[in-house]
Amino acid sequence: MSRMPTVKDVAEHAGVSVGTVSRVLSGEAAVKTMLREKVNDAISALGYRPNVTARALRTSRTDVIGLIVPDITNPFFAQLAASVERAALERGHSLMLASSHDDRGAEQSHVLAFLDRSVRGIIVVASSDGPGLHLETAVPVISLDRRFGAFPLVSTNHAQAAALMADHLYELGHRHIAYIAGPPDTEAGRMRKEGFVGRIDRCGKKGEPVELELAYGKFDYESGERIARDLLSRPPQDRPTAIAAASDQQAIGALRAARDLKIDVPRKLSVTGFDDISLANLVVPRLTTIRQPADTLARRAVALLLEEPPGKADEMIDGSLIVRGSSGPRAQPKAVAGHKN
Amino acid sequence: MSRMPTVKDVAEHAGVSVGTVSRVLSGEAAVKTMLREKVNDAISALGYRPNVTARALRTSRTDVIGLIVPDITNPFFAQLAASVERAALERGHSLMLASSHDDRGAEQSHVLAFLDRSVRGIIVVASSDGPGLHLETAVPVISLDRRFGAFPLVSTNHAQAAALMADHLYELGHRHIAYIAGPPDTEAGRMRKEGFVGRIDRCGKKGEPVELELAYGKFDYESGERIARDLLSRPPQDRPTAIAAASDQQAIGALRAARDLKIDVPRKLSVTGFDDISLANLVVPRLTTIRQPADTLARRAVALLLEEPPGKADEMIDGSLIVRGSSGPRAQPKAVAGHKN
DNA sequence: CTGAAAGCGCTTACAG
DNA sequence: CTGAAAGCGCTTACAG
Repeated sequence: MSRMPTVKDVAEHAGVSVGTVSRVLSGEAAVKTMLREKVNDAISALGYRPNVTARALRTSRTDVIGLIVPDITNPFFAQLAASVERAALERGHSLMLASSHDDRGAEQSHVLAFLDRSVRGIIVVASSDGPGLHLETAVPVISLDRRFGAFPLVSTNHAQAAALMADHLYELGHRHIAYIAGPPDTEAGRMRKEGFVGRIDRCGKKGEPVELELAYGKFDYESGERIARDLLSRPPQDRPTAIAAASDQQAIGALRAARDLKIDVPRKLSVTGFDDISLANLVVPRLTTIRQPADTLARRAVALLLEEPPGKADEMIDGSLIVRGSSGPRAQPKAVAGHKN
Repeated sequence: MSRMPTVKDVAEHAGVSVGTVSRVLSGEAAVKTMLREKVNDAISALGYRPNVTARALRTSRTDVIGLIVPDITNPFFAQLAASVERAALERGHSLMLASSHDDRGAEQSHVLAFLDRSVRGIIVVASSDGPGLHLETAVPVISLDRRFGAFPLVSTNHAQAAALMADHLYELGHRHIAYIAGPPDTEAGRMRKEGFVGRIDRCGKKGEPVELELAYGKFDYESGERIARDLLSRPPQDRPTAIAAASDQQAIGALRAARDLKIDVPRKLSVTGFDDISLANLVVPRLTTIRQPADTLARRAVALLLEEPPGKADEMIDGSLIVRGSSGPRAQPKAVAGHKN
């Protein structure tokens, strides 16, 4: 026959009812060995593949996981998407991808579109936080990396990870540090900043005082470059000796600004990032950063989604410090102007 | 009611039959204005959204486009994926994404999985070419960027674009050039190489002779870095004065090798890429490269897929030369050893 | 343990 | 132009 074989064809070929075929397919219900074998033989003889659409209509459930990211061309989100796809595949699910372009409206309409398709669950890396839609839905939703609405969040422990970097810089002797923060309307931006600032404050109180400057930008290259350029355009004695950025992209932008201004990294200036995108290991000098465990994050997000009932509690996963060439000891001691926050 | 409203609910609310509701929904068939309005009122009153799964089962057609890329963390593929998603969205379709990890088996099983889901069409950026499965399928398949099986290909005119770069380098006075090619088992790798080599040969015959060296690698950073390091480890007079790479990633790797070896780009060495990923404009120095028109490629691929009947002919779209800081005039004339291919 | 049958929510010939 | 009805390919109570 030229059309695709159906359960009915399999049933006829095996001499059983379609119900039995379905039960064999599901693997759940008990079917006598002999019938089971007949059915399996028929399945391979006919090259039968279940029609997932029919199954979905009947059960209102699919094996598709919807993923919404702000921008797939952002290397960290691309990595996250790759990890989510792998994690989904491992558990027999496929991935439907949508980009919100940092637009709340697009985000919401993608959620609705996924719901229309009876996806098994939705993972969203939110564009920015805020009221967040309070859709109560039969379909589980998990926030990944950046909180979406009120849904449970799987993320790196941004504060803990950022504190690691603060310690690193303090230990290297830096006492005038600039922190390039991410957008304050993102939880990740806020947590990283608080983790970093909090730890520097603590270091400053227990040890030598630290002058800390704060600037806010987006998570992108341009923000990092622009802010670093401002910071570094001052006379050398007024410049920070270290710039810690809230993302690798910002840090790479900062690296470029330093390069343009002929400021030697790491001898005159340390620059650090956050994420450990693959590029971090390829820029010159290689970037000291915080590694976000993308695979683990993705796997946990998928696991929470698929649990019965779906996970409800946030999960924080520790990040780790990766020391490379862009951070080093402060060149020479300088007078410290005092502690500013 | 708490369950989702169906056509039946809409029909009752509007006092018509479900067939009429369906006809209004499809917009195709002629329905008298009065009934149409009643139906539309009922739709908004109930907040009705069509069940796409039921529709798919009935018509064995969905509005999902399947996209398979070798690796979503490759910046060029990420850009392509973003463009495909946008193009799909513009035409009312969603995107299902899968990564093949450059594995033919995975690629094939993703195709099958998409087919199982009755996708509207499949776009594949092939892992590498070869026999290619000859599935005849009701579902249209289009190759994007790299040919998949025997399916129509939408791609940059790799040869034309690479020739642009050959001209650029020749005009800058380079007479000893190394070309880092992509994998010869990819059409893109071969076409770019042939376009470049062919044009250099032509320049060499019509003008001054050019010594051209060829090396093959993958399209990734590591290949570029490794090959460039080999090339540049020779005594200065034996080194090429320009390295043209088959991808931006390779070129960025080459940039790093040059930096490590303290070879000034572009004063002592020109380095060029291919793709114009966003990173190309952020490395130091900014990369001279070929821009692949990702948006246009994506839009054409989606258009071919959605045509009735689906497009059957390959489409080549011209790339363009983007001159930035990594290429410059050859520093000083040197003896030319002759022309080698 | 197995079969017969209902039904998921649509679309679309078929009549009228 | 509109309605009644069949049917897409499954799954799952319901009987037995």
